[in-house]
Amino acid sequence: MPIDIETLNGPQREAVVTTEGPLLVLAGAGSGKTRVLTYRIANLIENHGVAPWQILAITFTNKAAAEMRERLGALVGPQSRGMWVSTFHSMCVRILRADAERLGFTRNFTIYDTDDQKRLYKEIMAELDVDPKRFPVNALMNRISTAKNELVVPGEFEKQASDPVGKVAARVYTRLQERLKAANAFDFDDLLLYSYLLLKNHPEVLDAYQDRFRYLMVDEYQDTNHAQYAITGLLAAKHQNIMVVGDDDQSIYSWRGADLRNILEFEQDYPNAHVVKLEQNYRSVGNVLAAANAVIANNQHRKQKKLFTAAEDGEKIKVFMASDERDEGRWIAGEIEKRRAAGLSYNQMAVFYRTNAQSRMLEDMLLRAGVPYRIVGGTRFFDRAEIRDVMAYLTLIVNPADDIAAKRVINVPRRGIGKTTIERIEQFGREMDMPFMEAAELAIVDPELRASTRQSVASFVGLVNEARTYGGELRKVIEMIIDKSGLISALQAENTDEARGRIENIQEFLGVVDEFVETHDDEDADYAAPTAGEGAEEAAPVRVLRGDSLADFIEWVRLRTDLDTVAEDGHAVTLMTVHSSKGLEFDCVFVAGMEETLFPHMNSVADAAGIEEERRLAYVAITRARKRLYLTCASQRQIFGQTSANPVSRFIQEIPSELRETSGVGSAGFSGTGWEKRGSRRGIAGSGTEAGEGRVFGRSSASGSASRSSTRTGESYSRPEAGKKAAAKMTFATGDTVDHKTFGRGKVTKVDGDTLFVKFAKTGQTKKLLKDYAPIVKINS
DNA sequence: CGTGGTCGGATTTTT
DNA sequence: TCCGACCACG
Repeated sequence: MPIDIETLNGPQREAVVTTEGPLLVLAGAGSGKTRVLTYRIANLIENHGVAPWQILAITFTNKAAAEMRERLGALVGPQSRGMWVSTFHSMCVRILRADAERLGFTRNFTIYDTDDQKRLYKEIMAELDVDPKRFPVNALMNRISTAKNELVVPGEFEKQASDPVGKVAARVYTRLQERLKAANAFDFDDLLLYSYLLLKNHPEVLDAYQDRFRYLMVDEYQDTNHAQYAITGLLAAKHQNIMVVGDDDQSIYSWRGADLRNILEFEQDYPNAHVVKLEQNYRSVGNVLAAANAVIANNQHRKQKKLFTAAEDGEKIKVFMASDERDEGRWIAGEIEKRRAAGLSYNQMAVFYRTNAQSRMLEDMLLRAGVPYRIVGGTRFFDRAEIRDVMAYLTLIVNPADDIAAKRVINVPRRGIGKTTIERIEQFGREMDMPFMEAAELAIVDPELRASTRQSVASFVGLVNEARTYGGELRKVIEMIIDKSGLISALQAENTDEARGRIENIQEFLGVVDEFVETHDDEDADYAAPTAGEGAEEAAPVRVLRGDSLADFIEWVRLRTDLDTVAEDGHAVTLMTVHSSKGLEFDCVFVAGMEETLFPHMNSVADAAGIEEERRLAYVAITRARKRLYLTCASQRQIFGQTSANPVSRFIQEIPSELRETSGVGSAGFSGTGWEKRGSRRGIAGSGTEAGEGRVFGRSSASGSASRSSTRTGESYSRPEAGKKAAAKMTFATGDTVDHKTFGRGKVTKVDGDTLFVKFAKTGQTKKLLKDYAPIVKINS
């Protein structure tokens, strides 16, 4: 299928035909950047004689890569196969596999994810006698991860570290890298760091890649961290044919090291860069786009741009003020059913939230209303304990040096190998400077250990060694390993529902194996890395991801997320965090929890940069909607078991009031919470509207929508709400019975203005409570 | 060595 | 509230 660039708009076309030299494409949300990207590649191949293998296209998610590959397949046919279209991380794995030896690793290296990493950190901290109370693991991990993303190696890090945490982190970092190397493992950050070092320190390797990849394309450039920036910089240095696509307004991962400067300063990095702005939005209706523009306009640090659309205005943005999170969920369920009744299918609707914790209630309410839904994110399939156990066995078989994997499963299922034995083996390992598995082999003849223990260790070691000799069909091999490990039989013996669930998960895992085998036939094996020293083109290809290799399977799983599995499967509403929603679009979008302290999140409001990122997050959420956008908030909600009341999110206020339509409890429910001052602070923007909106609608719309969704919820909805909500305005008298969220039932013994003295039945204690703040409900009986 | 209890902590998470 | 990490006991 020849490409027809006439179907593109002006700037899109300009980006496609600008094939030489550095090119920055600032692509607003929904402006057709993937189309530009794929067309540009097709143009290079079809009209400029560029060979597919000379093109490198980098994305951030596997899903985006797969999508692009698919679109390219449709555009240029089978020749798209030879092209590297991959994520940064999988590209780095390929690069490292090809030349691992140069860095002192072997090709069988494993990739440590955050969980493995954490275990390793804890071990190191114990080893170095670092107090986890004073220096929390997470703090050290963050610190070191940041360093790696900034390409700061341990030696340098040590020099820079001046504060106490930094000094400790320096020691841990140094040891961490030693341990990782000994385990023949890279963590996610290392994949980037070592790839950079490889390219930087081995000119002949860099040369080979530079010669091979004449054209580079990087998607989501606003999310690149310094390491990624440096890698692309090196790769593009020779030919300068680098195209980066991004949107500074959609940068939402700065907390993971993404550096907005990469995109903001591209023109300084490449002074002759060509810049194209894609500002026409093809996704959303006018009102949605106007709302998005209005919100993001409040950010100071951004490239000026304004999206426009040819689409009609569409519906106003619906704002619903719920009395609490239950009410919110119920209302959303009701609206979903309304849209459904109007002919929209469930999979065209999505509910977003800022934090995963919010999903519980939403799920609950959708469930009650009988709305089918699907959750994206949360606990990932591959993070389940039983799956990780299986993975650890597989990993250990491929990479015997992987101590973390070994220690994870040496006593899983229970073999009677306990802490003392493991420590003993570790001790050996340290003394003899050998991997844990080798030390375990020695322990088999250690007279210090009990005979039964030695027997257990022997069977474990035997099991792993034997598994190493298995060959044949991948699925059979893995089945065999799982069977011999005894994981399933141990679970069967438990005979609980939970264990049965775990067995099911393991079976599902075997389905994943099949999926891998099916999608990675030999044809995929030609995504090879060029080998330095030989002519890049005729170099012996390094095999990548073959369907029959255990090592390849492990790598594939490691670099995979559940997000990749977000298929359009089934008719279900999608629930996910705002972060996960990036890159997706739905006809109808709900954003729940639009309150201060939640969205924007309280941990981000301290500094301007934090707020700006939250705002970009809001912008991302809004721009996912094609036709309808719903923003909901609750006048009070349970957070960590505590009831709290917060004002409406500033991001709602930032949407011009004529674009929105409010219903729900409104100002009534949002007053008396100690936040009234918000009203005046809001000032110009829309303080007048708020009060009016609230009063007009009252509680009516909540009941209206809830009752139509299902009879089961219809019954229960109003009572608890009325009670809780009333608490803020209710008057109490001595002798009243109240129900407190944490203390339970109690009797009011005394009333002093707004202060209540309540004697609780459970504890027998009398507490002083402020009637407008305490999470209490009066029991009328 | 395994288990049950208590205590503390708790955004977001493309890989 | 809920989950997990850690410690004390059987």
